[in-house]
Amino acid sequence: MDGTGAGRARTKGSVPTATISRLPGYLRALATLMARGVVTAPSGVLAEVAGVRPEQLRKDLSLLGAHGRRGVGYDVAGLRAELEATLGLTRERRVVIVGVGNLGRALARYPGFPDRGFVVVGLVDADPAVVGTRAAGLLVEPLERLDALVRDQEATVAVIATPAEVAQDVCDRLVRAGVRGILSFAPRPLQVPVGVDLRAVDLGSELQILAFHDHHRSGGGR
Amino acid sequence: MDGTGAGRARTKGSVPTATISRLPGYLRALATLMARGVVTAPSGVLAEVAGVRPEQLRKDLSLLGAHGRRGVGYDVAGLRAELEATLGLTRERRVVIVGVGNLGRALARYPGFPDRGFVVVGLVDADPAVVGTRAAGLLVEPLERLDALVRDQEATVAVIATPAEVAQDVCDRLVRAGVRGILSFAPRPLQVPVGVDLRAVDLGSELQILAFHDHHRSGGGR
DNA sequence: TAGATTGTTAATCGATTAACAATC
DNA sequence: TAGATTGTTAATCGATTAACAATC
Repeated sequence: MDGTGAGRARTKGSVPTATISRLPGYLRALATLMARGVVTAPSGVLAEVAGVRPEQLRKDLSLLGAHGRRGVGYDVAGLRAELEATLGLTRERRVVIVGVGNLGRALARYPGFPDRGFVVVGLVDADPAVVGTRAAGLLVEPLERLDALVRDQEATVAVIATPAEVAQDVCDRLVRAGVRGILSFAPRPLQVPVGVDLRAVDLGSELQILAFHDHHRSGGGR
Repeated sequence: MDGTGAGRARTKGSVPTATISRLPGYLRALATLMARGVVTAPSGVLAEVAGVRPEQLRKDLSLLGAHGRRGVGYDVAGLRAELEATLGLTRERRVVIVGVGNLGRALARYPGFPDRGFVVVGLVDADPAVVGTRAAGLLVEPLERLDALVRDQEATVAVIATPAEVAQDVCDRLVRAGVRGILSFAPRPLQVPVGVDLRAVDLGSELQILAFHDHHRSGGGR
């Protein structure tokens, strides 16, 4: 019951964030199944490969408006194309990486990015010793060039791999340059305006959380 | 009301995972405040620096059994020590990294690890061309040495930075060797037995989630 | 048709936010 | 004491799980 609709249950804009965060996993599972030559799969099989429960997968897909066939399952290739369209992966995304230290350099070469439709089009660093060097086939440019680079290369996504101290400043610049999504590895909370999407990965925190569970000897039984 | 207790509200074991995942952020905020010479801070200030709401911070701390002073706030140094004890950071944690490609190498050198009490004590790779090379002052050892390395070095935590295909096998070996926490960067869901803690970071998925929001033009207003 | 599996509604669970009495 | 701020309870919200009628 959504009152608004004339009939075409669109769902757009109302997809829960938890659902969205599982879509890349579903996509990967579908790719795996396709590679195995599987044409049709019931929710149980798909969920197993994706590492979730069948009910959750069905619920997520129904929230998206994707459909399977009762008594049969889901069309693997069809669903994959549908999810790719939902995630906007039909268009190539252009990425700028700011901070070309060990981590930034590793990310520039990370094969998982091109594999999933992301092209690194620019590298930026504040250190004069790093500027002018090459990484992953790209010339590292100075911080002053950030704005021009984002615009010229039409980058819509950026990765922040700088020290924490400068991360907010870099973030502000990226937003001003028109970037719409930011993935930050800086161990510090960042502020972005509404309309810009920020995701943060804090590697040190991840280890500390593991330490907590270790420390408290989780689980008694097997 | 927990029925069990005689009086000493211990809370141990019943801390929500959402709360635990925020503790490293609180710890960072406290370190920042201490560096600024702040001795006492109310929840509003602490929460602001940590990037959360004051009510949530107070709730989290109360679930942990940490206490502030009404009308005054929290003792920065004291709370920090308390959280470090809760997270088990009083003891140094020893980490093995499996997979010494670009990402593994970057993680081996990542300053955020030693900064937070983690020491990388071993590097392992399956590629004969990589074995025997040095990274971050450590010799890369072959996969066969994994078990002995974990035991000899008393590593309790491991990082998986291998290709997806071998990740589950590496994971199984790590578990057998006695590792209690695993941080995986492999783009594939992994299975671990109860009692072992697994956290997974999938860099490609993070970008795809950003792409979704970009694609669907989030937020209308400012 | 009979069997299988979806799509959806309802029930449960967990986490966040709000409100305020306790108390420093 | 008066003012400020905690600690906790209650209300809300969102997400997961269960159950099952619809239907291929």
